[in-house]
Amino acid sequence: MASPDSVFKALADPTRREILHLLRSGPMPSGEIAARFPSAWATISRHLAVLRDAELVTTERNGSSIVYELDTTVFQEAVEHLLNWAQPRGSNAKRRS
Amino acid sequence: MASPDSVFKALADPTRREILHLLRSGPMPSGEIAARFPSAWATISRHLAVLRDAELVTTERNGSSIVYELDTTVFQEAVEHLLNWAQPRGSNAKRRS
DNA sequence: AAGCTAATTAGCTTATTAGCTAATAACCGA
DNA sequence: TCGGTTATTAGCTAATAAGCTAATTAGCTT
Repeated sequence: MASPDSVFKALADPTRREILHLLRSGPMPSGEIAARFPSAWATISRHLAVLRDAELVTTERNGSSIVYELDTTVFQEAVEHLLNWAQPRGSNAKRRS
Repeated sequence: MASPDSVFKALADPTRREILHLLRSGPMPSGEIAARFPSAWATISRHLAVLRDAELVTTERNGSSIVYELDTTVFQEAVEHLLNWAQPRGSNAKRRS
């Protein structure tokens, strides 16, 4: 599993958060993602590598293109863990109904 | 309200996450927090300023010391928002019972 | 294999940030 | 108000990371 550090670091950059946001609509090849951003393709490619390293996205080769997909499993696990982790000890913070 | 960017940036540093973790046990003055870490007091003080800027902690002066307290309200709001935000569109991801 | 497209990696520059020490500010007690 | 304690801010250095262009890798087509 990816380290918490890599996940938080990955989320710290606004461009990477936008990429994740974009991928909500479904899997998308690298080039198509890059086309939606003002930055150079190489720059986006590196952002994608960071997201992949943090296991926030998965990749799959499809012919000549490489398709990126949002991995919400890891993402949600991280968030759940985070929620629990931040709970002040002995506090009875209200629980979601 | 603090920008999402400032919150994620604040969480990206492991020392700052440790500080938040430490504050789960209750409010604590700056000096006492600094004493628990190998870094210089000034360094911790700056980390605290970042956390304060992101509104992840609140401060209150108590005589000669300044007491830091975890602000879980903002924290949880951010996480809730994040959870919702990451949901793939049209997916019906399982809901917590 | 040659040529084309898709994508990543390498190498560089610039900006940000964590760390330090020293200086400054705020408060308290004698 | 002087000295001591508590904390932050200033100024610097070193490391990290984002951005670019150019080079490289991988796959497809003819």
